[in-house]
Amino acid sequence: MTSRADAKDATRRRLLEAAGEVIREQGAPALSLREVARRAGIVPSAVYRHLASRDELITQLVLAAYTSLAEHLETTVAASSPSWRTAADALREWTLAHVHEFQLIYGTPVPGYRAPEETITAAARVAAVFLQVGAVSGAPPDALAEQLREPAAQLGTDVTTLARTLADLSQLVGLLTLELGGHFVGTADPAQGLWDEVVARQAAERAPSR
Amino acid sequence: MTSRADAKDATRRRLLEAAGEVIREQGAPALSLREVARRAGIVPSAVYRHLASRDELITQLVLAAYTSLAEHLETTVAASSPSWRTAADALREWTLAHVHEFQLIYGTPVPGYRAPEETITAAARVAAVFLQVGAVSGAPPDALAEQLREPAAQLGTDVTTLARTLADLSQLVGLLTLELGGHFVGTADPAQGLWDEVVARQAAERAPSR
DNA sequence: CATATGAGTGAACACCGTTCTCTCAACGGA
DNA sequence: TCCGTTGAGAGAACGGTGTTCACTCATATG
Repeated sequence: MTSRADAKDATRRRLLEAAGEVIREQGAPALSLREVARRAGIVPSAVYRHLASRDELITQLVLAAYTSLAEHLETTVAASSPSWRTAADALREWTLAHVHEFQLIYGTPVPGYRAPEETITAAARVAAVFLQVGAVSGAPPDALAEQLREPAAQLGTDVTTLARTLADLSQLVGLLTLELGGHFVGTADPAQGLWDEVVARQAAERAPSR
Repeated sequence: MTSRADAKDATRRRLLEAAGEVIREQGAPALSLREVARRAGIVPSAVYRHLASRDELITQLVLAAYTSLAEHLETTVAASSPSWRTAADALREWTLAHVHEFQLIYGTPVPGYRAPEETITAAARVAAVFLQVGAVSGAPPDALAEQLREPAAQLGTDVTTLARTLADLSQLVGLLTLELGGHFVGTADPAQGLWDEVVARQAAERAPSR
């Protein structure tokens, strides 16, 4: 028995799938609500029966991108050794295969768009993978340690590992951002070699967990 | 004697200034050619007497942003000690004061926009500052060294310094990108403490040039 | 069976980038 | 000095966008 509610859910799903296609093909800024409606076989105004606005559509896609990345990291790490190198390379692999989704997450926020609460928890799932594969010793400066004490406890790690993980993850995201943005053209493009060198240095500072 | 050519140049300058204002206030994605025309006291179609398209307008703004950043770095480094820390902190200072311009350079490329040749040379000027303040010793892996040999020679530096500078700069850009994107909310936001720790570590690996 | 609900429609609004034709003031040459 | 050329700007129009609103009408429910 297909109820009306089921039909509505199906349409909503079709909308999100169509939007996902557009993003994958052309990137987020080119995403048009009317184009999505067209692909879903619906008139533009009908989209508003399922989504409050274009912003909510984008929010859903951001969440989907986070989930996709987190799952890729989790399964890759689970399938091989839980090392920093494995996680880092999985990040690069996913990014190169999902350029537009990477930029949707880590690139410039869309015009009027402001990330809602939900996306923060989704982002935490990505960070969690890296936190688990790379404990590090030593101690950050007092001010930073103070700031990170509570977050570290909440994430089940220590301030040193948290600080280093955030720092190293920033470097990985920065490398990918600059590579995708064409900033290495003329120097380290393609950036695989630079990536490998950076990841090797990051891994060397961690306990060999394999 | 104000010739017609002078008047044209003045109008073009007014257009670019208006566009700069919009970017500063609302960011690049919100930049509308019609709004720029309005602020310049001109009808939209007249803009095309001065610019080929919205893309060229954006290209001009990208170049202006690179120039602004490069000049800030150069004057700051020249005014105080030419150390890595000075350059890095100048980068952060400029970024926090010019958020939208930073994202224009390092964020997601605008929809159909593709960076032309000119921007690459403008970007090199920024990198040059960092290359000059932080020589580093050691040697990168063979493959990377091979790839960077020619670019390094062209930039008047060695492969080791180039590799490390690109890697460290990526980390700085990554930190700023994540901070501006709200990715540190709940952990290291505001990110000044994390920034200081990262820069200190980067500086420690360089020859004390002060 | 009557009624209320709500997914989908189509027209409209104000915005966008871009193209076209037109005007008309300023310029250079005769 | 006149006169033809040039080119900056105007204005209308095209097809695109996000969003709102009154409407239909099949479905689910009392």
